[in-house]
Amino acid sequence: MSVRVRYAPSPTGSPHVGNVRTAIFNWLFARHEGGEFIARLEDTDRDPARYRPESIQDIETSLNSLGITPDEWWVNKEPSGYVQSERLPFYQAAAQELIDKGHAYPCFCTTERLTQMREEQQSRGVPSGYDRRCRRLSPADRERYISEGMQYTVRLAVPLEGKTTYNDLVYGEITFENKLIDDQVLLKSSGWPTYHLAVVVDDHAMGITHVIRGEDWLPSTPKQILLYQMLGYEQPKWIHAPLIVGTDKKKLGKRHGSTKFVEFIEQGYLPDALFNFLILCGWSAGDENRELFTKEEIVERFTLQGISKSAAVFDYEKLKWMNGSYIRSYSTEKLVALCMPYLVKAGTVSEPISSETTAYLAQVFPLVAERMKLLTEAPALVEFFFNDPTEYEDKGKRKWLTGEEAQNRISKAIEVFSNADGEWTIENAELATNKVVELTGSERGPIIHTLRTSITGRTVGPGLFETIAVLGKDCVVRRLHNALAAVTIVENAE
RNA sequence: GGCGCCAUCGUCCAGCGGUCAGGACGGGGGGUUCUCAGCUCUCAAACCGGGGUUCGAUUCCCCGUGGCGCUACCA
Repeated sequence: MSVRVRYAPSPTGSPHVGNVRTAIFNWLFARHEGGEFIARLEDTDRDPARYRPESIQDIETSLNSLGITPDEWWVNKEPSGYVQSERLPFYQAAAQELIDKGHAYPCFCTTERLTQMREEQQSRGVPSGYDRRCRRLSPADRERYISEGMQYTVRLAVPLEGKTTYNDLVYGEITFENKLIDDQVLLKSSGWPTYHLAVVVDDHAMGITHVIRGEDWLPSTPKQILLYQMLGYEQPKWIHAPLIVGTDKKKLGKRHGSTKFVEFIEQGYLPDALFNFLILCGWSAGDENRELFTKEEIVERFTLQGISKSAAVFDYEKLKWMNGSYIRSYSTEKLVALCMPYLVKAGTVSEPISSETTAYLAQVFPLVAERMKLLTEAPALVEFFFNDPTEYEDKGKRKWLTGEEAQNRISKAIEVFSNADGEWTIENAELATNKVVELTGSERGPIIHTLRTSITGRTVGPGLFETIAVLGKDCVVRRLHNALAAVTIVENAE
């Protein structure tokens, strides 16, 4: 049978990277096995404090931008098959079936009683869980309560004896004592299902063969296995993947900084880099000792055996390095296109983008690409290629734009560059600079630094000759004049 | 508290009874050079503790310790 896996996000917020990593694992497994990747919206929690319908957009964006668009989901199919809120009758039917078979029972306990019971159990230090009072109700009482219109939930009648064992394809054989499993609520008093019921009904309905999810779901797996057995469904294979945690080793959350996938995109991270980085959190290609992979290479190598068991600390530094690595691997054309929104937003260029600007950008970007780690850094990096410096970096001004020596260097440079004939190339820029070195009798280093500060306003940046070549003669001469005017003469240099 | 899972450099991973315990990020140092970055070379850095099993344990088993997860009419 062909592999069918799913990603089942809940619209309670924008997906965070741990969640997305699991989606990627599912996608990868489907692709590697030639199966289908499905997404299903688990929107059975209607508590206004948690329900965030607007996060559905982020779910779709995250999946699409990573290039792991599901083969089947509410976007390209009828929502009724892929959105749980449209499938209520199925869960209710399953709950009724369980009641009929004696595997579930109505529970009339109030929230107040439940809360009180839990608090008491905790204060006494005994295991918490439902005391199964309603499970012992006589059929007559049940009938009466229901006919009186009392609100009730439906609970799973967990076997009081025996064990539930399953073989996790990552964690191995895991056993739970049935008597320690809580009589889980399956149907809320509102008639909506809880996760446990809905996930089982739908995974079965959709023919899911492998459940790949975060390790935080591992302890609830026996409840679902029980449901599969009671409903007479064939169980899927279970695969739990290690959590992604913060530096404090705790499950990734708001306090760890950016954790939402879309936030990383906004900050200038590339989907390709994120994809590559994320699969390395909890998976490895084995003894290949490599970490930069194309998506195709990963699909080829992805196996469940490569999934590790221990939680992975999310290393922002390494992600940043990897992002820079991807940026450097991109063609100039691609990189310019990727950076364009940021340049427009910063006002570096304005729309519509002229073909001159595009051509200019194509010359500029090779010079700054290797210094870029985030796309958001582009505007600052290319700033001086578009605008004459209005001020000079403090350190540069003090060191290179101060005193008669500086004045002399810049004057000579103006002379040399404005009289330059022949082609305006990198080679000729260097030759011209050498000429200034000769004329001033200074050393080459200081001349270069003086010129860089004069022309770019900064002490760090791309190679000077390349910069001069791209900027063009008029621009360079103009900036040199400006710099000359900005040189400060001090009587007693400190 | 109960139940479950996990445990190799600071971090991510490799290792699947015998290795100088390997790679990457980060850190240190060198080279390239006009700065920064990049590239490149190089150094430091780890098998949680205790018992077993075995000729031999980082590796297999048990216990301890530690960390994490779950313990809702949330997923």
